[in-house]
Amino acid sequence: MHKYYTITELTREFGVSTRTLRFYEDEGLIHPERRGRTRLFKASDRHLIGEILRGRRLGFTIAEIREIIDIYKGPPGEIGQLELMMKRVAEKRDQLNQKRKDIEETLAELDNVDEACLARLAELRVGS
Amino acid sequence: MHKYYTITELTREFGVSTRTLRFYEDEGLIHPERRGRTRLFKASDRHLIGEILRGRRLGFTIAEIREIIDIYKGPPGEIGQLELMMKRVAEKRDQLNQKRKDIEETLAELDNVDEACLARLAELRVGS
DNA sequence: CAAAAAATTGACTTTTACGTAAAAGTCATC
DNA sequence: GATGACTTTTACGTAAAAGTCAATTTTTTG
Repeated sequence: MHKYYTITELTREFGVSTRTLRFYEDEGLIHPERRGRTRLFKASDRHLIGEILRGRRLGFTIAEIREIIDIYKGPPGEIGQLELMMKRVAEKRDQLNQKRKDIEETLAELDNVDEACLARLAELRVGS
Repeated sequence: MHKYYTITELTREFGVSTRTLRFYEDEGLIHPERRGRTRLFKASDRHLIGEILRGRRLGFTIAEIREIIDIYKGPPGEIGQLELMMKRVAEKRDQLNQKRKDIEETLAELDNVDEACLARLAELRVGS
């Protein structure tokens, strides 16, 4: 039930260094438990690391990733806070939609390049 | 026909500094013409800057952006080169598909947060 | 054509996101 | 109790991607 992960288990799983995970802790993104000085990572920590690295792949900065994590932490109780949070969600959604659009456009251009390559190859094989 | 853009026109349009555009030139990503020492940007330069910044938004490094730009430069003549290029296109496509997946997942989670907020708001308004 | 506005280069600085090295503690196992 | 694998903290280092500043041109315009 209470399976803990060691830091190196997680570095191997995610392909990052121990320095990276300690850095994320310094930055307050994760809060592994301690037994003495040794860090003990739970399933929830592991899951959070996955989300951090997902944000990293998308080119978000640590500060932006922190914002996203704060959002995940669940809705607050007060109306004003709830409205603020929904505004922040909307902002992140906009950013992500922009990125998605960027991706679609880039993929479309790569498709063109690919086709051009194939066409040129066909020409060459027939013997131009 | 031969409308040139000045550097500041482009910085305003794209929301970047002159230093950034000069940096991209130093890095060999763009090659604006010169009249004396002054840079003259053509429509094609402007278009290229758009692609560079698109790559930047996606979290690609300058080196990766350079790779993509090189790809856009059109297919080479030789068969070996063509096959190499298609391999590179496939790699970039994989990266972009991963990013797209990351985006979908993050958007889905934001949707959940949003719903939770709405639900909580409804509760509060009814008077919990 | 003189003054103001814009552009240039070069050097130095900053921020982000870790890398790396030193020096020592922890723990299982032989 | 020695070995070896793993972990810790502290602290300095670094690469990427610009930002900032100063000292000139260059261009524009009144």
